[in-house]
Amino acid sequence: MDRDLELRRQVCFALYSASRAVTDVYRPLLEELGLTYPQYLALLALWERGDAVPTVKELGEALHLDSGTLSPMLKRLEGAGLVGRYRSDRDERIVEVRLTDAGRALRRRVDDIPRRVARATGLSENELLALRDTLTRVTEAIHSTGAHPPAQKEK
Amino acid sequence: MDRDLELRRQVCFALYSASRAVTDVYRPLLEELGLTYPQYLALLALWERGDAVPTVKELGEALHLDSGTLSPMLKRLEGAGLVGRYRSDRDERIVEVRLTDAGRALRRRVDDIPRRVARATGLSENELLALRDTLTRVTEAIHSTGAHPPAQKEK
DNA sequence: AGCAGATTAGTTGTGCACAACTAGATCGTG
DNA sequence: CACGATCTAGTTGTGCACAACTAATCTGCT
Repeated sequence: MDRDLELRRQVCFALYSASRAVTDVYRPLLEELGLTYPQYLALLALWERGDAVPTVKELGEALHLDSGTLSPMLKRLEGAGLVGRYRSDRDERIVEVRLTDAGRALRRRVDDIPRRVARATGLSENELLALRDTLTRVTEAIHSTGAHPPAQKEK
Repeated sequence: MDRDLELRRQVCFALYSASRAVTDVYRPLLEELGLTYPQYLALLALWERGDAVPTVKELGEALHLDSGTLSPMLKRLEGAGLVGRYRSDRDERIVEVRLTDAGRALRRRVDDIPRRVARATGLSENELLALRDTLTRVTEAIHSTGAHPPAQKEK
């Protein structure tokens, strides 16, 4: 009785499994570049900003991550020579994250990765877009219902 | 140029974000029961087996996790009094994982959790089912293409 | 000016995930 | 039977995520 709790019926388990499976596809591709998957996402956020220089906080908002996760990760990217971190002159609480030349150059080497991962999912282009949009709606629905995100807490 | 790398266009980032957002919905609900989200998934796998007693390996296959993750997690569940672990008599390599009475009893307290999480996603029943099936296909496509899973490696 | 409260980044501690490895048990084949 | 290969669970080390906290800075208000 109560078949509602079967593992294979759970959307949450499908989501958890698929997320890890997709990361498994990225892992060997990124390993050649010395990157982990979250580091790759952070670089995507930096690359798409062009010359704009985000703060740790802005990066956290883009990635839905807090400083407890980002600070050590950015230190590792700094250690790898891909980014630099600089205290702002205007406001010394703020740290700006800048790509180094090596960090910018790395972008060329990831060009075909999204395509290769998309192929591995077995989904068509349209299915991928529909999936992405559904997932984005879910994330936004949860974040908007006063959930928790790395933003406001209770006052 | 090369807008293909924009963060918000990536299916992988949508998946990563949605997975963490859904976990955020579970967290406060499970915290009342003293469970983490992966522990909850492990209990789902145990509950649905009824009287059958899975081994660590079988549990790992159900959850797509290896012993490096499961062994410490099962120890914590054992510490919480929810499961017991027993070396098999027939084959001393094997460890069987059995629910305790407390572990079985906990099932009643999670009954309404899936429904509450489903509501938070903002998706209709049909959308949820379609999403689950798409994600399951993705996971299976990746695992079947000789990926990596906690199963065979290269020979 | 002065100070309470807010803001930003960082630190600490816990718990996954995963790779690489170890220890011990079992199996298969000669 | 011997023994190398295989199998199972566990251990170690790295890197996220996240809660809870700290330190330093800034802001608004009086």
